[in-house]
Amino acid sequence: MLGALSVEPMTGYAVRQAISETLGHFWSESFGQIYPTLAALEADGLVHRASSGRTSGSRFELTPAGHARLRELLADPIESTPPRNGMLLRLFFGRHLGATACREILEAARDDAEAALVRYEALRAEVVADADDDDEPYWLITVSAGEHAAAAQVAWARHALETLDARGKLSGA
Amino acid sequence: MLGALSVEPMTGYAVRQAISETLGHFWSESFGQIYPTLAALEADGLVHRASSGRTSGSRFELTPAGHARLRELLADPIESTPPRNGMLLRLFFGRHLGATACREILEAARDDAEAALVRYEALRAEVVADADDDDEPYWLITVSAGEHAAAAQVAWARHALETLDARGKLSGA
DNA sequence: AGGTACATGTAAGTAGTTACATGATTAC
DNA sequence: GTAATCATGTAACTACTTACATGTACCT
Repeated sequence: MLGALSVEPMTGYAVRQAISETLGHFWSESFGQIYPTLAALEADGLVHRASSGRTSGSRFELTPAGHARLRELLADPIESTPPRNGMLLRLFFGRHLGATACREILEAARDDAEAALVRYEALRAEVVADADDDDEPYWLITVSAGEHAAAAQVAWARHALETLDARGKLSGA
Repeated sequence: MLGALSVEPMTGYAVRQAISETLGHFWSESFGQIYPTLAALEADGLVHRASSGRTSGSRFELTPAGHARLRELLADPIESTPPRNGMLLRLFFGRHLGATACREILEAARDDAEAALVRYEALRAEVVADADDDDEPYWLITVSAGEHAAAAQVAWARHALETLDARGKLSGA
């Protein structure tokens, strides 16, 4: 939240959009958490609610204390979330699921990753067009992370499909 | 749980170990959840508790109904967990964190991924040695997924470090 | 006038983790 | 005998999501 507001002051609704559009490939917040968090931040004096006359709702902006807190939080050690990859879990127990179903999973994974690559291309163009000069290199690094991960998934899925096909032929012969 | 017990009957404690060792790079279960789950599965008649005379504890094995339920669950649509990558979040707001701290994060990411590659090599050898012929191709596919992801992370981190270094030189000149 | 997007919130429920508590078995 | 590991469980707490509820602004 603090990070989003550090880019520019905006409404809670806009924060939600920013998270699902720009940060969507590496971060998520549920809708029901944004407003309570915003209220808590306001109570702590980290954000300031500026009710704009014209439009409905209110723009929130970081206070100096909010900026300081953001820097603090960013410097905190990174806690990694435990992995939960349902696709790999299914493939691991592929023997019970059957080769055909596994092939479908892999084809879907390949197609998803290819579609993601296209989205990253668009996102990259957007960042180059919109981002501040100071932000741009960092934002591009996160886009690049997505691109590398997606490209790796395409390569992996193709390789895995070949493996299964080769095995299928062997047992069929 | 059902998947783990489908490989071979074992104690709850052993399931935990299997998850953290073999499935660790794509799945996790918290300790406090295994025994309640096991009890629930037993109540539903999906697993059978066989108390072995010699050792303490009891080996759990799948019942036919458990096997059927496993196949059902594996065929269910894959639900993807919302992404939460604290490292990318920090890099995205790298402007506030500073180039030096970001470089450290990237170096750590690169080193972690390189270490992961070594672990995957060992895991691959273990799978080849231990796995059933029917399981082997599927297990190797999941190891391969880890390898591809780790290799991509190494490449990405190196590329990102170069980007930051190039920019650092520019602004320093 | 009516639909779509903007905007803010709450309440109920679920999932999951951590920490605690206990005891058996094995190796030295 | 004692330390480490194996083994099973519970209870409290936290985080998070979903669904609901409500109203405003703008476009046609």
